[in-house]
Amino acid sequence: MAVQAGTVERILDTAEVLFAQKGFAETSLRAITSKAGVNLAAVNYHFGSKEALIQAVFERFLAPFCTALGAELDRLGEADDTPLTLDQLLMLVSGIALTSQAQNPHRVALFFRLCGLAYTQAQGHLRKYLREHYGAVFKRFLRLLNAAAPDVPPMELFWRVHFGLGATVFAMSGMDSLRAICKSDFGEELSVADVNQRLLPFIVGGIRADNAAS
Amino acid sequence: MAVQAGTVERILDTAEVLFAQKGFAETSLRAITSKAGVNLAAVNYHFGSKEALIQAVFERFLAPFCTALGAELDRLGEADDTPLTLDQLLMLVSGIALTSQAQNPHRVALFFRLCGLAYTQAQGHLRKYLREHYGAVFKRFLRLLNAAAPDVPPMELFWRVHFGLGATVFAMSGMDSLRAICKSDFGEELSVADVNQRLLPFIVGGIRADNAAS
DNA sequence: TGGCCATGCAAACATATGTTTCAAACGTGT
DNA sequence: ACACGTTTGAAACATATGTTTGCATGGCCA
Repeated sequence: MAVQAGTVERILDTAEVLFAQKGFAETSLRAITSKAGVNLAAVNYHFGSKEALIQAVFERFLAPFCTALGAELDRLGEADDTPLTLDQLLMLVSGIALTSQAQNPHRVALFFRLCGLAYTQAQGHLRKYLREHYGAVFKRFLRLLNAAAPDVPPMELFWRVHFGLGATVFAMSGMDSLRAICKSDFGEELSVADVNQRLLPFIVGGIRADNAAS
Repeated sequence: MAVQAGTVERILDTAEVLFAQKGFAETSLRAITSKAGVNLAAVNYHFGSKEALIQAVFERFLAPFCTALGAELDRLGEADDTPLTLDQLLMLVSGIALTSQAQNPHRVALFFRLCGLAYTQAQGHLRKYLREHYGAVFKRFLRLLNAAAPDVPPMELFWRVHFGLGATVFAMSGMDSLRAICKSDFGEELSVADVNQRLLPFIVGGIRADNAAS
């Protein structure tokens, strides 16, 4: 958070933190504006409504991420001689998620936390918005995943990807408390990167699993 | 939902559905009472507050589940000749979750959905309540898991169990929207049981994964 | 029957929240 | 310096929500 930024940026900076901490409905505009040091009316003036604010928070995360991902997919699409492995694909998005928020790597955790909220909280408008704006890139990525795991049927893969997303979201949400428990139970203090390193094999193993289900 | 039940039951029946659908903060007491066909003041009269209502909803789910799980663990503790496999253990809780709500199997989805909300929504009082009342049973189950997956180092297992929990919670939380997407993208309408059948292999595969990642 | 207590009901209350209003302050180009 | 569009500020507004109150109702036991 820059010391002196424009009103819009200050609102967005504060809103994304509070939303991630408490959820959308639980975070009042007054909480945002007072913590951001701006006037209450500013958010309605600049964004129009609270719903629009929520969407703007997501757009600031997703726009750079998706353009970066799209560019990378383009690059890979041209040189389609060797399809990437699952590990490579997942590390790709992980890396892009990091680099697309280069200013502050910690925001990646917020990013995933907000993604989780987008699913779990009602917010029908949000899901519609996300689907309309960023559904294409996701589908494109899914197709690559499909090529990387040809043994897994497409629909099976669809679910497993979301299971993996859930594991990620949950890990990011409970990161702090989980790391504290880990330290008190095992005496090891893991970094966020350490947790991510453990997350990837889990997801890969889950996606790769023999599908005994019919 | 029984046609004619006492006021308390009607409130609980309606509240658990609405909470699972929209979240805690997003569900007003008026929405609950009007849909339940009871007076607004009834919830404060019978439960004391909205917070107490939320806890009562959880207790009605968790009390039978945890006593059943505890009894089963007791039974297994006596005959400890052959430790259960991972699949067996996970299916055990899955089965107990089902049978402990024998009256209506659909409630299991609600159960997990609510658990997800307990994590994602703020509700500090809820987490404290759950930890105090049902933390012991969970730890007991964790020890059994450790015996079932001796290849996986304890700390690795600790994280993977929580990754799996995250996948579960997330799947249940986003169940409806995910199933809708699945239907529109693949033309197949999955039941909740279908999703669970897909979830288990994913978790087992994730927990079992080779931790070769460097 | 008559008192009694748990329950049900409608209304009021206090508060929090999203939104709107309108005037003041600010910046910019002439 | 002046005028004009943009942004900020404090207050008001309308509404929704959790909670409380006071009284009516109904069953149960002496």
